[in-house]
Amino acid sequence: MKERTLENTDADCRETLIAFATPLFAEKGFNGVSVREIAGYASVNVSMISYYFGGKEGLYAAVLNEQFGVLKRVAEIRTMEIDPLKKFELYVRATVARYRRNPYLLRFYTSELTNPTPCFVTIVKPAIQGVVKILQETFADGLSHHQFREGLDPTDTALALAGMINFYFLLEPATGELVDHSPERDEELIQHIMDIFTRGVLK
Amino acid sequence: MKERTLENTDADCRETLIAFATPLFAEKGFNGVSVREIAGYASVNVSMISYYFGGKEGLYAAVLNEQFGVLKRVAEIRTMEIDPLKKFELYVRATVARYRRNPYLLRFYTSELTNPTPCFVTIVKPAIQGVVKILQETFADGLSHHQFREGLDPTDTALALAGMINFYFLLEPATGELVDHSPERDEELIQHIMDIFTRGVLK
DNA sequence: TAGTGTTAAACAAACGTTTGAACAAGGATC
DNA sequence: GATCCTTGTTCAAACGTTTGTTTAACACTA
Repeated sequence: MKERTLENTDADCRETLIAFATPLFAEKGFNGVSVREIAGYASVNVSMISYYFGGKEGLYAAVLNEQFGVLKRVAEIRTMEIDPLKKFELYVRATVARYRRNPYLLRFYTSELTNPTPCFVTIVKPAIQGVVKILQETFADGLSHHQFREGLDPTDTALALAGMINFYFLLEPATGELVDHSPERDEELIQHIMDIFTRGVLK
Repeated sequence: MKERTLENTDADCRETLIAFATPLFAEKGFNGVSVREIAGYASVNVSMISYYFGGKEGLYAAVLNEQFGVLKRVAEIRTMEIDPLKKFELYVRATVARYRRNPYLLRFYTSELTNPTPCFVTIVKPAIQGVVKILQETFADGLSHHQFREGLDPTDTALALAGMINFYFLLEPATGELVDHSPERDEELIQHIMDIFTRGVLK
């Protein structure tokens, strides 16, 4: 039996594998990494992957589950009793914070969108649809209160807002030298996007 | 020597390989497809890939070169003598048309952004930077003519517009049931995005 | 004959997974 | 307290496939 100190100093094999597999899967994609590479970085025997996760796909699924778990918190916006516009701002702020806190999430996000694995249907797609539905709903709410201009489609508008903020982070590898992507500028970016969006949709 | 009819009915090995490799690379990623799979679909011997392209990477580079070649035409907007806002609309329309005409471009686009191959630096990054620069420049032009509100950062605004239109297509695999992505709705989408953007940036 | 295109077969290397032995710890039995 | 057995964990080694690439022979044209 493995001992478990209070500080959790013992290298818990399961969690070590997830920790080392995450950046590797994120940067090279599922097929770009070998189980030996992961095990090597984690200083763990290769067979541990099959032992704990039933195989490479199982480890990948575990990584993705951990990554997309944070997206469920977007649902908290739904129940809040605040202005729809404030909800959108909250979403934008939460998105920025999410990407800063977890630099690999967006990679899994887009990697699964473009080259889906079996995990796409079970993990990624439901997570994305959840977010889109909330944004749609929020805009429809504002529309019914005559807060936004009529004629605007809730879906198009929701995707437009999500696109502005997500695309900024997605393009970072290509525009790193052209654009200042430092976290210090995040606040400016958020206000910028909310500024354009607000003027764009308000009555 | 291979014979070459006027109708080009003979299966030109080089172009056949590119034609069959394109959807495969796009849907599964560089590491998700094997050379045997490509050769099988193309009904061509495996060794032809090394013979014509020097290897798998060479074939992939040829595919990417063909795909990203169309992005160079964005530069045509630069020289036009029209309103900056009209230039933005032209960019949005051209982008939609580009994705409709070539359903694989966006996949290579984002696949290279998230899991870059050696082609990213040589092909993808320059192409993306070229587009971003033109959008930046266009907005700065409008700013200097006091057409747009002051205080708006040209880069953030350019990326915001690009994000709105690109993200819509990127999310299609996940929101297919939630959103109508049919080409018939393209015109509505374009006007929608331009509507939000125009009101968002205009003085 | 020389040169180009195409083929099936073979190449070493890497792939994900499985194996069986070894090990350490906890509880039960004497 | 010493012994045994069970259970969970780890290991090096080997498994059979598949990987990308190369080879040598062949067909055809100029």
